[in-house]
Formats: sequence, structure tokens, C-alpha cells
Amino acid sequence: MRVKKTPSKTVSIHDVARASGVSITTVSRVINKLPSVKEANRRKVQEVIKEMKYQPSVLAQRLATGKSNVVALVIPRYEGIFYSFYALELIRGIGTLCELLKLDLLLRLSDSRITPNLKGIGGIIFADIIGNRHHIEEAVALNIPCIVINNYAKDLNISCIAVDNLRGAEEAVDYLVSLGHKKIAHITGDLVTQGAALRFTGYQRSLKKNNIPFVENYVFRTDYSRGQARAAAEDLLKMRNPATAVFVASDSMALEVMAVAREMGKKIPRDLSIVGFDDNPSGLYGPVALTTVRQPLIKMAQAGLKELSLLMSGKKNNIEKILLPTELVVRESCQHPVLK
Amino acid sequence: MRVKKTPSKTVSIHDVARASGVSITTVSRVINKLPSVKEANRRKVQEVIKEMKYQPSVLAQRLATGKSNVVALVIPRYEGIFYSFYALELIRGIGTLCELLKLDLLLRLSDSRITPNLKGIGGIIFADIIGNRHHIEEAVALNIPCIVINNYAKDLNISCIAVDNLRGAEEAVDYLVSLGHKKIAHITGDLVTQGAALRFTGYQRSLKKNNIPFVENYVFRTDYSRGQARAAAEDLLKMRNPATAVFVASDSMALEVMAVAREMGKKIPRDLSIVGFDDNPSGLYGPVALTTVRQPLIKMAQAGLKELSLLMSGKKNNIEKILLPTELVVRESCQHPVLK
DNA sequence: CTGAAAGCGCTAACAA
DNA sequence: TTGTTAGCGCTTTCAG
Repeated sequence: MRVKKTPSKTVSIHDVARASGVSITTVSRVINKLPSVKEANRRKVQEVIKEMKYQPSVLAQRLATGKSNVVALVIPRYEGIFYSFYALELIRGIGTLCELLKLDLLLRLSDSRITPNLKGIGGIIFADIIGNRHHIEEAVALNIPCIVINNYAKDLNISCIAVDNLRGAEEAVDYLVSLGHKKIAHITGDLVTQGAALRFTGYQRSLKKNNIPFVENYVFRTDYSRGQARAAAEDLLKMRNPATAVFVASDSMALEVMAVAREMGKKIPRDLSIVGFDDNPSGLYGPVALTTVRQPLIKMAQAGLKELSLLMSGKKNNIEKILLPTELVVRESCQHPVLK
Repeated sequence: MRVKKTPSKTVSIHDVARASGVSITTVSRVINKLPSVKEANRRKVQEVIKEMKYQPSVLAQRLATGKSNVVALVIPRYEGIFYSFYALELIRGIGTLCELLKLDLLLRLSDSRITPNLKGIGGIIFADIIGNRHHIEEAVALNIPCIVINNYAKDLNISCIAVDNLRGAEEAVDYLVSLGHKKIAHITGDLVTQGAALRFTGYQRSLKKNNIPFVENYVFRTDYSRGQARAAAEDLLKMRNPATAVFVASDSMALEVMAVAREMGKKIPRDLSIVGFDDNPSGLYGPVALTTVRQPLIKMAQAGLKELSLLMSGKKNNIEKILLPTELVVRESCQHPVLK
């Protein structure tokens, strides 16, 4: 006989069975709501369960069935991710929906170098793909339902749902052009992310479409952090032939640009028009409300989770690739360029 | 014989044992780095493990040992929690440390009405206590290591680590008094949270200490949301005898107050001095940098997790209650009151 | 409608 | 140093 390992005596299915005078099989049937149980027995068992405060061991259930209701949310950790508004929105959207769907949410702030143990995980949401492509492939190989959000993974045989960064950016720059701007700068996000890369492409596409020459000096590459945004803004404003407008890849960086401009005695939008990206509520509380591109993060996150839960329950198995539209939100940070 | 339940053939300890020509026990020993394995065997097994890409089933391990490395982070969900800066800081701090400590982070955005299944959970971090006291007691009864953060749970027999909200608030108001203010308002946070309640108490304590009468009309109760902060600010500024300074229970609300003041044509800090609470980076990017009380959220979160991991590993079992100091960060949003 | 029994993948006595 | 064996708590055939 072995010694008890569990720190404290915990009620098991055996205890319930004994107390109800039935076999553990019957108890299991009651737990799983199988129809084939005499009503009297069912009631009795349910009573005992309530009385003993019995909770089935999800561990044992998962081990026995090979099914798991654990959803892993994998967020690649890179500089600035956590100041990105984006991360919290994802967690918020997915976290609340998980509670509703009775799924266990496992949060992985992944380093993408270590290979995570996937056993016991029912499904995975990959938030973007940053050097962790191999993790996705592994999961797929293991037949674990997966979905990618915030990255339109064209070449991956997997469902994904993303925001139309390309058109969002293009529209933002189109808007600046429509105001009369010809010298339009761009502060990129971290170009390892698809979002930042597509916003950059959208910027270029708009310029080309509008016959505005692309000027490399007007492009400032950052890692999405406020620090680099600050440096970029300083460089931008110090140029001999400065741009009259700037499209910034995130609102938090755009706010930093505003702050720098102010510190340097510039007026927004008179001296510089600014468009951000995100529709971060913080953009509302500066002296000049930020014009920005709204992206439906919560919607994307929740749609992704729903899709995944369908995959997990086997109610669906075709892959699907969804692109969500963005929306330009015009506020106060842009105007016609002023000739000097 | 039973049919395979697992969606795809997955490598188990048996496969490894067979391929290495030893028993599963020996494989188990290698996995768990027990010394009593002949070097040749150990090497062989490790080779096979790598080759077959074997990963032990954490489920089975947990079931067999009764130990679990899953840490649940329970965040009560109430209005405004997710705009609170605080939540993300906690998740960030705990999430990154969990990766380091090789703990699985289970995120629960708890509704506190439904009783969560605790089986298979190794330890719990309760972020504040909001109507979920019974959950804590249950966990303690089940002998699951627990720790409360952001709430100095005096009357609970459990470790906790919190920030000194009382003194933080008191110092903030003391500072306003030292500037010459006598009419000092307070916009509270959600008073169901201990933090908001203590900040309110600190406010009152400072007034009393400085012989300033407490005026009920100067107190505006909110749920931490920007919406209610806006309403409070409007009421505050419309009073016939308005306060000359206000201590606001969070930075995000303080920013809202600033915005409202600006909209109403008031100048900060000339017409109204403002002190916030949090040291949220957003406070830096308005036209007037926000004076605030810095609280060490990440430090608190990580210290809590470390403590918990000690408890979980059995290296410690005395309870400990820690209070972390805050720091007043003086920036630009306060000045002497102006006589009119 | 019910229960005995075999397993899910692993760990830990115990004996060798 | 190693293997045998008995569980951990549950599900699921299969035979009643």
C-alpha cells in the first residue's frame, strides 16, 4: 500500500460512489450527463456531489479522454509589446470569453526559443507569428487545433484572422494626401511584425498611387517603443526639409511624437499633422485629440477564440482566413499643410 | 483492447523505454534527473528522447505525483479593471516571471460567483479580494498554497503583499496642503477595492492632520472608469465654490479630469492642481505632465509570485504580510492656489 | 440501466 | 542500479 501523496484528502469519484451506493461508473455517467441513468440514482448522486462538494479532477478527465479544454494564448515577447495596448486588448477579449466558454486560459509570454510542452493543451491561439513559426508547425503536426490572430498567415495551412493593416495604412495616408500633404513621413513599428510591415507597405502604396515620390529619409524604423519613437520624432523635426505630416504605426508612439513636437515648440496640427494607429483611448486625452486608424482588436480576438473552440470540439475542421476592416477616425491632429 | 483516444499518436514513456531497451522506470528516472542511473543508460535514453521528440505528459505527472506547477492568477472582473493599467502590469510581471520559473500561468478573469475547479492547480495568486473571500478560504481549506497581492489581508491567515495606499494617499494630499491648498477634492476609485478605500482614508487622514475640515461635497465616488471620472470632474468644476486641488485615485482618471478641465477652459495647474495615482506612463504625454504617486506594481506582483513558488515547493510555510512603500512623483500638474 | 475491469501516462515503493 | 507493480482519478468498452 502506498502513502497518500495528495496534500490533503480530496473528494474523489470513489467517495461519491460509496456514499451514493452506486458504482463509480454511474457517478461518471451523472457527471457527464449521460442519459442512461435511473432518475432516482441520478438525483441521489447529484445530492451527494453537492453535499461533499465534489469536483471532478480535470487532470484525470483529460488523461482518460485525451481531450483538454485548455486554450493556450501565446504572445511573443518582444520589446514594446507590453506597451502596445494591443496585448491587453487581446488578453481582455480572450480572457472574458474563455470564462464564458468554460475554457482554461493558459498564458504564455513566449520567448520562442524554448519549445513549450504541448501535451495536455487542447488548442492554441498564436498572437502574431514572430520567429515562432516552427512552434506552429509542431502544434499542427501534433494535431492540436490552432489559430493565428493578428497575422494573415497566407502560406500556413491554418486558420487565421487579422486586421487589414494594408488598407488601413493606405487610407490613413490617402487622407493626409487629400488634405494637401506631399511631404509625408512614416514612423514604422517593429518590422518583424506583419502588422508593422503591412502598414509600411500601405504607406508606400498610397504614395505611389498619388504620385508622391518615396523618400527614404522620411522613414523612421522603430521597435514600437516610446523611446525609439521619441528619437525618430526628434530626427524628423530637426530635418532641414521636414515633413508636414507623419503617419505613425501606433497611437502610443504618435502620442510621443506629439509630446516631442510640443517640447520643441511646434504646434499640432499646424506645424505637423499626425495620424496614429490603434484607436487607443489615451489618444483622446492630450491637448489635441489624435486622428487614428481604429482596428477591431477585441473582435478579432474573440472571433479567433470562437473559431478555435469550434475546431476543438470538432464541429468544424476547414481552415478559414479572415481579414477584418479598419476605420479611419478623424479627430483633431491633422490639417492642411501651412506654407512657410 | 481499447481504441486509441488521442487525436494523433503521441510518443509516450513506453515508446521511449522500448526504443532504449530499458524499463519505463529508468526512463522516468532520467526525466526526473534521479542520480541512480548508469551513465550509459542515461545517455542512451536522452538520445532516444531527443530523437523521438518525446515530451512527458504533464497531466500524467501531475496526476501521479499530486503536484502541479500551475499557478492561477485570479483577477476579479469589475467595471474599469481593464482600463486600470494595474491589470496589465500584474499580468506582465507575473507572466514573464512564470516563464522564467517554468510555471504554467492560468489566467482567470473571475466573476467570483461561479466556484472554479481547483483540482490540478498548484498555487493561486489572488489579485485583490473583491467578494471572492470564500474562494480564498476554499483554497486554503484544500491546502493549496495561496497568496494575495494588492490587498493587505489582515484578517486572513494567508500571505499577502500590498502597496501602502494609505501613506501614499496621505503624502499626496500633504503635498497639496504644503503648496497652500485648503480646498482639496478627492475622486475615489471603486471603494469595493481596498486600494481605493485606503486612498480615501489617507485623504481624510491628511486633512485631519492638517486641520482642514472634511467636506463631503468635495468627495466624488467612482468605479475607476473614465466615464465616471468625467462626470465627477464636470460636477467638481461647476461647483459654486470649487476646490483648488484634487487628488484622483488613478492616473487614467486624472487624465480624464485634465481633459475635462481643458474643455471647460480651465488651465492646469493654475485653476486646478491635480495629483494622480499609479505612475502610468500615459501621464507623461499630456500638455502638462501629471504629478502622481508611484506604486511598485511589477515588484509587488513578482515578489508575490516568488513567495508563492516557495510555498508551492515547500521551501517555506510561514505566512508573511508585506507592505511596499510608494513614492510621490512631482511633475507639472500642481502649483500654489491662485486667489481670485 | 448498471458495474467490472482495462487503460490514459506517469511516479514511487519495494524487491531484486 | 534496475524492473515489477500498484496506484493517481477518471472514462469507456463490454457483458450483464
